[in-house]
Amino acid sequence: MRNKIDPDSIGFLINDIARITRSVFEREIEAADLSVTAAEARVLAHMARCGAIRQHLLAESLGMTPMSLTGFLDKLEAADLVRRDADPDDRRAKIVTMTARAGDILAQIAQAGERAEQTISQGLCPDDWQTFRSIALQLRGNLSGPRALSPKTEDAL
Amino acid sequence: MRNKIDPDSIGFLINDIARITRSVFEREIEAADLSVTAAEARVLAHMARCGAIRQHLLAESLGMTPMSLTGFLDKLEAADLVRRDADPDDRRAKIVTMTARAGDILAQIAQAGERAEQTISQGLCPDDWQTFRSIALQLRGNLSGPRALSPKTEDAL
DNA sequence: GCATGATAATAAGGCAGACATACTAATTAG
DNA sequence: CTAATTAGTATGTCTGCCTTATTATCATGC
Repeated sequence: MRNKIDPDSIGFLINDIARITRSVFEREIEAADLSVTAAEARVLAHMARCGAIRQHLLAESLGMTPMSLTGFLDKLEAADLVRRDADPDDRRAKIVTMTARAGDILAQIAQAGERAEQTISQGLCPDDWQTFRSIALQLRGNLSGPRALSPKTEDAL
Repeated sequence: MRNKIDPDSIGFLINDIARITRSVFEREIEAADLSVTAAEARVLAHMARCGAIRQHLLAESLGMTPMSLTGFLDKLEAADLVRRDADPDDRRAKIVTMTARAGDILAQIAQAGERAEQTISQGLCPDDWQTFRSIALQLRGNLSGPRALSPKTEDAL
């Protein structure tokens, strides 16, 4: 048969791995009985790195639209993990910071993450695992840096 | 110490890459004006590999529930890319096959996939890219084999 | 034969993640 | 002072995937 498309092509591959990885993560996070989802945890992780920051900048750093971030922040704020304060320099803007409670959760998330990582990497030799990580890091750098989302096809709309 | 979690940990990393990759793919598929989504394309890809097959086996091969597959097949069938025939050996079961039209689409998907892959891999040296692919392949093999996520399903492909 | 339980597909409904559009309010440019 | 731009958000849609029934159908045990 003419097998013109390959389920092992990189797109499917990455997607499959991401799907499985995420479910492993979510299982760990759920097991740890944290009140956040993996995506919310990701927001927290970036906030930990960026410190106090305006929402639209955080959204950019996360690679999502401001509106998507709004939803996550709503939940995080409701869980008292995040605070939105008015920016004194711009009354339109808000500055988000983590609360004290977030530190705790963050640590637990990190632990859950480590467990998940162990699950995922088992069966791969450590060298390969490290190689994979470092190339993945490089890859993401390429992709998220120069707005690789619109390569040559310009916005036709 | 506040920075207890690392946005560069493998979970976030894979997720980020998958998100970006998917959007590159979807852009290509949309640009090619194909009437399928990436997930539907994935179903087609597996069908191309498996040939005529019962739905629940296909679902298993895809790592999704039969119900999830039903939705995709509904759309693919509506687009006349897939046919559901009664299994003569079991009147409960249906056997899905691709239609002639699917071959066409499949080829176009493959092309879109290649373009996407080029976009994604540019900026990475070919050696690294190959390494990344092969480790990813191995990784997925590990993950989908012993099924670290679903309770008991031990499927083989 | 017929009750019983398993199995194949589906209906119905839910949930999370992501997006676009349109709106309000505030800022900045002219 | 007006006009354009920007920050955040309400609303609604879409995709992907799940869970829990429901309806046939099969496959047994008796």
